[in-house]
Amino acid sequence: MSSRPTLAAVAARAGVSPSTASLAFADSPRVAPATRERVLAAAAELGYAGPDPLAASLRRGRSGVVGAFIGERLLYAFRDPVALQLLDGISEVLSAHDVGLLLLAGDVGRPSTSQIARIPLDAAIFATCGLEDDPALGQLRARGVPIVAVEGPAFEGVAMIDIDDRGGTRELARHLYDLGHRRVEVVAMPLRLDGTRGPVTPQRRARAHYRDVRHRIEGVEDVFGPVPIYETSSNAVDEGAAAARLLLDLPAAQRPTAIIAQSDVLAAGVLRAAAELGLRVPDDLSVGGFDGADLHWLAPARLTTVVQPSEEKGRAAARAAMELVAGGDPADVLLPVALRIGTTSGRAPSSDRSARW
Amino acid sequence: MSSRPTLAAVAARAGVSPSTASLAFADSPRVAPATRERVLAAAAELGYAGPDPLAASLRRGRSGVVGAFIGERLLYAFRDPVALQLLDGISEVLSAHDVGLLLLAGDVGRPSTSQIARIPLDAAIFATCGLEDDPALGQLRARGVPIVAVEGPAFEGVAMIDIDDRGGTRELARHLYDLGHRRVEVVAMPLRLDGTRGPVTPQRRARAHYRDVRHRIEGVEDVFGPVPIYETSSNAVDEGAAAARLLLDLPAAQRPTAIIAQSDVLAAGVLRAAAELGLRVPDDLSVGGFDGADLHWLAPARLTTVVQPSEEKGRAAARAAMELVAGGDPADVLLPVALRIGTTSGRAPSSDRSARW
DNA sequence: CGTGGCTGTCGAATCGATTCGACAGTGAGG
DNA sequence: CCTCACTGTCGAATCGATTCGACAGCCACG
Repeated sequence: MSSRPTLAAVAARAGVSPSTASLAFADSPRVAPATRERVLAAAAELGYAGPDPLAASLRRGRSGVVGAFIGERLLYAFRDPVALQLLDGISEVLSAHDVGLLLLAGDVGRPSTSQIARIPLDAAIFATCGLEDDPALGQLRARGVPIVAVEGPAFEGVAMIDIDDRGGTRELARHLYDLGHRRVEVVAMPLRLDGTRGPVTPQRRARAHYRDVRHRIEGVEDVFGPVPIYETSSNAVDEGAAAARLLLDLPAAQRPTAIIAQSDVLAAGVLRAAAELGLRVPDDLSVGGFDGADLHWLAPARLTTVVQPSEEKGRAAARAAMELVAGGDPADVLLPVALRIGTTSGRAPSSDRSARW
Repeated sequence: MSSRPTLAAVAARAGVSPSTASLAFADSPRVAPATRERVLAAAAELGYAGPDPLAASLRRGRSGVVGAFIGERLLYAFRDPVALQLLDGISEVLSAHDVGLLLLAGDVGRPSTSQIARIPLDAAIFATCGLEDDPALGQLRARGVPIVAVEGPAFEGVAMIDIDDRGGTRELARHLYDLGHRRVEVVAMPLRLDGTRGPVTPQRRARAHYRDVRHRIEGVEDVFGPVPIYETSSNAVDEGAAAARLLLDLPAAQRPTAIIAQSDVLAAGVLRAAAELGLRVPDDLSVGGFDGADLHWLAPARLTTVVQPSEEKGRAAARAAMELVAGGDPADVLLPVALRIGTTSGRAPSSDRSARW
């Protein structure tokens, strides 16, 4: 009664060897049906619930757990609908493999390295955080844990899942250009997680941590050349609104006629600020986003945005992880994006056609 | 070069026994500083990243992983800000213990039992799902995995974390009663996860799966007696709006003067539907919620709601889990809630004072 | 100089399974 | 009747650490 029964106890009771009992639980075809029954019956009598996952894991060399690095506190990270979809995609694939999804949330000043040392991981997915200077990266590599990077930087031996951030933004920028916009401004997601917000200097930009952020800037520049960039300190609606209030509270002639937000969440903030300032969208201001998130509370407006397959991105990441665990060498993935034109983009105000900064 | 070095290899290289090497990595005071250095140096030379978590787990009998049962797909579950805060609280405490948080998301028709059998869990927290008929419950108990239930039903040997759902709703109901409301209606969260929506019959109610839902109904009845209840199929804004459209699209004399939504998310939907129908809040309709979530996009309205300490609930659950893992017997927790009066509740329309259904 | 008490290191048992190769038994085919 | 090919069961090695009690050596004190 003290401790749980072991496989050996069950085997003894069923009158077979432990190896046979193990085979029985593994549903191996090499064990006779009658024997299996006997083992299962013995297990039932003893209240044995199946092989201990820990022991099995040790023997197999796999824990059945894949870690997803979130980088921020869950609370903030999941305000971003894209992060959620990503995780949902990951979860879907892992579940199908009976593999668990472990969340590794960053906490301020608390690198997750001590957790990594203690928690058995079969693979790690850098889901929503850059990894260039993450100490966890070194730890994991030293441990031989396979790594998948979602929109992370290329590293040797790290599987990459990417989307066409640059091409997508370029398409969006082109769309706005064709509508006559010449004074555009970018509201960017954080370049690093250090609480900074404000206009982005070249120095700052050179130290950008996140790959997607950089690429989404480059896409705009492909069309417009250098444009002012305003960095937010967090990918949140309020941040987008705060940024836009600064950028838009100017005489019409100095105001941008279009704002390209690097995410739908930021774009939502921009729309809110515009409304507060009495600007009509898209008559006075066009707004573009990125993600294709379903922001129900924007209705009836439909955001012009670049749709990315967030869930598929998650699925691809999880598939790559499973392949790595199995010893394979998954190819890098580049997923396509598509411009979706909504009701928040329109012709530039006529007085502004072809005017530049 | 083929496989990772083991502790034994490091010990050999350092010229000590494996036991001493183990002590060195555990930072035991019983090992001489010089020896520790030697071991660490040997480890560095061999590229040994520390003891294998799996082997350590087996020996210790703990995996360092706690599972949180989510019940729904992540995508839907985390649309609920309360679920997020709860998880954030859990994550915070677990991190502090270097314990990992594993997400067990339910998928339609896919009980997570097969995952449970394969993944080593030190404890399980039923975070956002009832557990009465959950097959996972039996599995876990058979395995001897300690269980914490957040607002779940009382079970022997299961630690309970609860909030005063009934008392809180009662206070809210009292507030509305005092404002003269007599025709109130409840928009309820799902009683079970089976996609049902519509008026709640006594039969349906008797089969309610979720404890908090039941208690939040009882709180209203404590003040108003039996009231009509409309069940939604999911705790989402759209669902709240859909329900409210049905309840409110009536002549003023038949319409409820107040709607008590069982969550802030549902309440947000109710507000939206009211706006669509041209009803002024709180002049024509008062709306109350539950949770105290920050729904920024409701601004400038401030929802009258019952504030619950969601993060603390998560922290308490995680603390209970850690205590159970350590062999303790944590006391059940009942957290207080508080009515927060906002701008969505006001006096009942005068013609309706004291009129009843 | 003998002995008691510390400090630091080591042996060996243990955690609970998986799995490979060996082997016994059985039925069929020559 | 002998042998070959299966089928099903078993032994034993292994996965990689942790931990308790034993023990050796050293210093200090009597």
